[in-house]
Amino acid sequence: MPRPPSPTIKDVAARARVSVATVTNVLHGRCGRFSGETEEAVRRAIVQLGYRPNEVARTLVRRRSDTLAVVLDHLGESLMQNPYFSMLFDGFLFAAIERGYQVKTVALPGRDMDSIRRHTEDGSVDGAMLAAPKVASPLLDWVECCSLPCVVAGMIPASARVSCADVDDEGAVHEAVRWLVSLGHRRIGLIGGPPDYWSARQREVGYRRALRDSGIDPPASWLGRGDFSTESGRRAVLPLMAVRPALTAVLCCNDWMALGALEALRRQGIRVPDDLSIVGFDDAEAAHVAHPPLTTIRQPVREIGARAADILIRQVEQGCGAPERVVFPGVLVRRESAARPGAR
Amino acid sequence: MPRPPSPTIKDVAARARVSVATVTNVLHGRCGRFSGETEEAVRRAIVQLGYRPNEVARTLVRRRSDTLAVVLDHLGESLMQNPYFSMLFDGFLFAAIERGYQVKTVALPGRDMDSIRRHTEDGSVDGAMLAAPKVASPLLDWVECCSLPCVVAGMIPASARVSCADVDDEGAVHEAVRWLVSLGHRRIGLIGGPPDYWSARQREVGYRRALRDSGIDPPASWLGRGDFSTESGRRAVLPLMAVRPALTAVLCCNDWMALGALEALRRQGIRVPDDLSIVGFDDAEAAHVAHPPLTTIRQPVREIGARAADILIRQVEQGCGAPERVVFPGVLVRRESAARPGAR
DNA sequence: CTGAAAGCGCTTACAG
DNA sequence: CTGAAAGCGCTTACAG
Repeated sequence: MPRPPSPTIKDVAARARVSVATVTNVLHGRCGRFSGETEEAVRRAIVQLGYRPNEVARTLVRRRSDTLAVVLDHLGESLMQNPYFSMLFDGFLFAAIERGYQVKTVALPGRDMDSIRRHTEDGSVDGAMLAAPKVASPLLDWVECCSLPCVVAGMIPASARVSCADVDDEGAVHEAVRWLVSLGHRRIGLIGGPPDYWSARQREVGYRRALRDSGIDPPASWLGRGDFSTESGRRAVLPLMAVRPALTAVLCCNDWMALGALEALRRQGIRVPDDLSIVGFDDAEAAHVAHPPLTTIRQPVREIGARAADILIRQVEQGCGAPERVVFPGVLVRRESAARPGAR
Repeated sequence: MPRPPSPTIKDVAARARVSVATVTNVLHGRCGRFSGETEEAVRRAIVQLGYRPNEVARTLVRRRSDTLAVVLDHLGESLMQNPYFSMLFDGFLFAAIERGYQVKTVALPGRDMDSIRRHTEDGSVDGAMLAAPKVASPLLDWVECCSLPCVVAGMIPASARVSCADVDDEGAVHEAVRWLVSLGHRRIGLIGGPPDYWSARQREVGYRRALRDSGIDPPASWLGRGDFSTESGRRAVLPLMAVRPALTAVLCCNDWMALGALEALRRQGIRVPDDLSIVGFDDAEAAHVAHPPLTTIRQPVREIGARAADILIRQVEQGCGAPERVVFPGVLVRRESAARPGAR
């Protein structure tokens, strides 16, 4: 059911008694290509008709849509519901709009690669950002052979030819664990995330490396695993509490699991940080209203999204060129949930 | 910098030795408009060339983009950073994609209405959802005169001609306050939200109506105000604690402010719910890991977004027709932060 | 069953 | 300074 016809450039030209070429010229302010009178007449016609250029037609001929795609591979598990994705999106959106680009969101229902390609490599977008794809996502192969400029945000692809922006998950966790060790902790557990997430994997790598650097070899019983949800943190911390001799600290691979753990510990009468130190990851809004306020690792998610937009726009505007890979450091935010073992 | 040319329908036609009309026909499976052999040849050419239809050209001629716009009027105050918006977006996105629509996000940098119109009424989208506009947003006038099907989500516009989907803010708060009264509370305070938000306004209206229905006339000292942030909740609760005789309950217009209030109260040694009951609004993820777990009003944000998409798509596909206005009820979720006054 | 032609609403050389 | 014409990549009657 097509919409009612709106005035076109032809209507404007007719009304102003000029050619359509002249209308485009004044529309785009090509200096010296029309007289003052002509311009006046055209502008009047535009206002009278309420003319608005059809961007679809412009896109067709310019071969540029001034639109960027955000590609998600998580549809069906509530992408935006995860604050991480919405922050990433927010940063990207903000930066893109500021530079005159529109943003289209593309997600694959199921895992239909072809539908992704149909909605990106179809002339409708100038470039695409892959938002935190899982480690085995088919989208990672796609970005390499894609006919569009692409950037990956929220993970660091193996291929150095792919541009990306992310936080240094491994380094940040390494630093946090080393800090715990410096406080006197030796028996440090981990609640890991889903292994198909890049970030979960890297954080675990950082944890292991830090312990190794401290001459500690964590047995399997020190390692729990959750799915990044509060509930999973609640569940995963229970077996860790049974470890003997007792753990003195647990690093959780995101704040929601840490919050769940905090709640489970409270119920069991285990005091944080007196009996057990807890560290999270993300510095979510909820982390600093937690009880006790959560020590965590902050990552600049909005900046990562914004930077991804910058990288992408540069590629679009300057032709692809060399890939750009940006890795932000994480920042340890010390609050009250972690302290020296047996502090009080 | 235009992209390298990709094969067009002409290339396919040439390779398959048929006309472009025939190519479209097989592409869209118009039955009986080509022989089996022809189809075979065309499909082979498509695969060999890696042909992918240009959606921009299709949009131009069909006058349908199969794309919906989400219009935000909050850019610059981190729209997506607010979980409410990301949930709304998520619900909308999910429903739209499921029905074969793409989603483009449009936000006004500054408050430039003209840029909004340039990016919606330009042939690039078939309809638009306004995401929780503020009460005095110029976008509300726009939806009424807009040449596109529109729907408003997260607020209920005054004009009955505008389709919308929202929660019954007023009714939900009314019910919650009446429930507090039924528990024995009489001195009930409020931490309101920013008055330019529809939801904040309506919740306050519900609060006042409920007290009036209970024969209570709240003095100004019972009313605090915040900006929906944790920090503002922390601040706004302090003066309320000084009210004498003391308040026995405070309803906060969202969960973040309630969480901030909880923290401030804990610091002052005021026990919740023993000394003071606290009720929030939204049922954010953080509400049930709060200490104590927060009694709050749940609103179906994703459903509101999804329903908005349904309404919009119906309008797009069936021609505008009668406006549709959907109001979901809020649900009181009773946890531990609210109880009878002086309960324990 | 198949194709030639017109047209969607713009922009871009090119000629005057 | 201005306009006629070709073209972007499709779809849609229409004729055969």
